[in-house]
Amino acid sequence: MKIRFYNSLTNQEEDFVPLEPGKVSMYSCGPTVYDFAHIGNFRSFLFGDLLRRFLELAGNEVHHVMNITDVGHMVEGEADKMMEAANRVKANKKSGRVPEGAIQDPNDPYQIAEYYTQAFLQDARRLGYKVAYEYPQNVPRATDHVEGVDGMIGMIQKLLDRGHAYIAEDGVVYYSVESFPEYGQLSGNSIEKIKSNAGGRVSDENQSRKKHPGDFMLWKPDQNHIMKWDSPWGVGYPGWHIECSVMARKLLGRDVIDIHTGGEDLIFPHHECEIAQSCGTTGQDRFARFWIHARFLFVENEKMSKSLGNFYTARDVFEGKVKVADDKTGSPVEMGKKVHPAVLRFELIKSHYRMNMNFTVKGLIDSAQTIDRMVEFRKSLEEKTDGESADVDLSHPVLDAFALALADDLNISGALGVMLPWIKGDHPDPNLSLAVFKKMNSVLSVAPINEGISGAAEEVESESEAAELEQAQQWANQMDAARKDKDWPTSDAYRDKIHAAGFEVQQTPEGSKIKRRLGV
RNA sequence: GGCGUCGUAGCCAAGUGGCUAAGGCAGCGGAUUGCAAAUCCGCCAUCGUGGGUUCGACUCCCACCGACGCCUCCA
Repeated sequence: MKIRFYNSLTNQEEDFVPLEPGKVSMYSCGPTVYDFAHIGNFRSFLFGDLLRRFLELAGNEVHHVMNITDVGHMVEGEADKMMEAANRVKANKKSGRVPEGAIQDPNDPYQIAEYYTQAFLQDARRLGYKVAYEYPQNVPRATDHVEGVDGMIGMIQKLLDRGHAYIAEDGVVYYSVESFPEYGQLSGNSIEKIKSNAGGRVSDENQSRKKHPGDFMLWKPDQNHIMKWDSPWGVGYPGWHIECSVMARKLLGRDVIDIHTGGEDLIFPHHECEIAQSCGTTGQDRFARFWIHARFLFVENEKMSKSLGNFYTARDVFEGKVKVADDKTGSPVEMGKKVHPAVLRFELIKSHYRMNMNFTVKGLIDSAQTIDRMVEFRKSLEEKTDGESADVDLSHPVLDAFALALADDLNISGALGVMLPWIKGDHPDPNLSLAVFKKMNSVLSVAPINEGISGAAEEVESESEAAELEQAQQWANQMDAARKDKDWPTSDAYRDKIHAAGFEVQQTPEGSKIKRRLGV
């Protein structure tokens, strides 16, 4: 199968063939753990997951690594991220958003990072993000890779030795972009253009110490920083970009990796700097052979931002905190209905990664509908087959068409255009159909959400959820009794109750059946 | 200003130099139903604008309009 991806490095689609046949090395930029991850983060992460799962479907063994950025980096004119988080945690503890006792000491950045790391992993796992199940071996934390010759300090030293870095008069270690003529290739910049400092966000005072305005920090000596390590250049902390160069090389075990993913905003400066550092260290002309970037997510056609009130974390969505216009007043109110993780996952992966996706309540409703259909389909096949599926490979025409669509720059719409009508069609051989469905679901991972993840816990209903189900089923039984007596008003009353409790009721020859709504 | 991505029905969205422009949602009509839900059947677009190339373009080229991103916080 010919696989093609759009490579940001060359701005064109290219044939993808891993360096080592059948084995793909892939690195994704992960979250900075100073707050709960939002749906925009997950759009980018889940795109990486989809990519990885597709490559696996295509017969590759994928070594996927994603970092956790738990170092607070100073931003000029702004508070350090971890400091910011500390202040927020203190406020949130009062409001109950961060549970009492979750973080003993909000002034300890390691505790804050740990808390948000665990929260992230939990969200990611609920969303079927495969690499999150491989923590910690494939999900390294930046703070674990600062020291040592194969750590950030080692790489910075190597860059100094090789003449790609220098120590400025204020003791800060900078990367010298002029030592790396390819700097700017990824983002379409050139060292000349960067010199003009078009963005104008960096103060003159800071610029004056650098040899070139584009030079970026590798190590900053700072005794007062909230997180600090000893180094040959004094006690301080590393620059933001160096961690990815180090961890990609260290964990993937190679100087040139196949794929590097991230959000489009990371192209410049983050990924540009990673390339400069990695190539500067290894002497190779490439760091990642393919750079694949996901576009931004919008919410109801607007950029997601806290000030617009449309900023949602994954858990906000799970908990039904997405806002909808109130029927009467038109002002935004929380929709109040829980959203199943599979629905959110599907919503975030169902549009092409290189298109801006627009997150909407209507989209969630659509997704819930689609997932529901898939779940029902699978259930009916499993009932017919006792869960026994046949063996199937990509030579099956439906799977072939499905995979072929994805092989074309991850054309998910095309793939769904194969899958959904197929589900609707006839299935004379349920064992075979089940096998086909499972293969498709190993990529989509929505019905159920943990397809192909060994050791992933089955979704367990909590006690209160089980009680709700029990209650709803009792109403359904009473509904049946009323229907038997043709007592329609009573029957309808029970149906309303069932709906209000978040369930669907279906009339079947064996009586009314209860099904939990997926949400929305 | 520079570098990119994109513009297909009410919404999401695939695709092709020429047969009927996928698929999903919503909507409409029908079957079914006590009424609904679910299900099933059917209906529902000429592809941002203006030029050009061509026997023929929505698909190729040019211009314009519009949306969005990046140009040292950001997935």
